[in-house]
Amino acid sequence: MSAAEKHDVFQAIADPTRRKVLQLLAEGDLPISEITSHFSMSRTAIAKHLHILSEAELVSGRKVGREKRFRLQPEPLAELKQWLSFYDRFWDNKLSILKHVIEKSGENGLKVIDKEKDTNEPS
Amino acid sequence: MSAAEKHDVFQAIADPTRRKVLQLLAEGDLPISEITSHFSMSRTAIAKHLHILSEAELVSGRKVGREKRFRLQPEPLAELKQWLSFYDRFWDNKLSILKHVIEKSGENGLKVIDKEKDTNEPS
DNA sequence: TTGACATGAAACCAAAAGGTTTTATATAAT
DNA sequence: ATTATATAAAACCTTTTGGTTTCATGTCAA
Repeated sequence: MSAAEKHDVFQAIADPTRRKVLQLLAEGDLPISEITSHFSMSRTAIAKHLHILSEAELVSGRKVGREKRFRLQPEPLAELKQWLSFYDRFWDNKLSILKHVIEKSGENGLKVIDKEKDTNEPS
Repeated sequence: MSAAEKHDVFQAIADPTRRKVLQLLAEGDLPISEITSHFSMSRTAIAKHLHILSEAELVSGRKVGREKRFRLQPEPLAELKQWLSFYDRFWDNKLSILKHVIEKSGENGLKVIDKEKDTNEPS
């Protein structure tokens, strides 16, 4: 892991596993082991991802009994949103945006229709 | 660099150098050497960053004479925007957003006021 | 009190990231 | 024709990333 420097939001969301963790926590607080059960990697690996997310302040964990429950903290995404807004004026038309959104959705086969069984990233 | 897998938008913008390159190109098309002049690293390093940005389709380069001019292609940011929009509903109030935006601006000393001399990221 | 559970922490590892230097090639200018 | 410019590509290096395994610790339950 990184020596002294804390991870920022941009780095934190760069990893697909971490994005999926965020998505999981969006549905409610969860302890590490339960988060881990949604992945095919070790609990230790997930714990490290949570640490990185925690450095970026995208999640917070509080100890509750013998488990540590993590909670989504979306506020730092504001920085990302602001960064993005700078580039808004470089779209000459709305169609090019829509085009890319649709193309990316297509790669997932538009699976987001069934929300109950959806384990993918937020569309 | 990565072997076969192409870099996606999330990875592409994770690096601060690449974000600064995007910002530069927002002001207009530039050849590699001119982009390089804004950094304290080798032209080769910048070329690699441009390659990653190119994989993410955030920039495109066309050869013109002996130079290769790069252009900003903001469309893939739509995916990021869409991803972000999923988390909109997790802010219970607008103040928490504003708080974080202000705090992050503060870290740069609110330098974005003078737009001409601004060499920082789009705040 | 004795396990079982949930986590923490350390040591280790392979691969990727982010740089460098060197060498080669195409184009422009004199 | 020669030289300077702009890039490309390869080899190499160090640090970071993303994972593992192992061992230690705290807490709940029987």
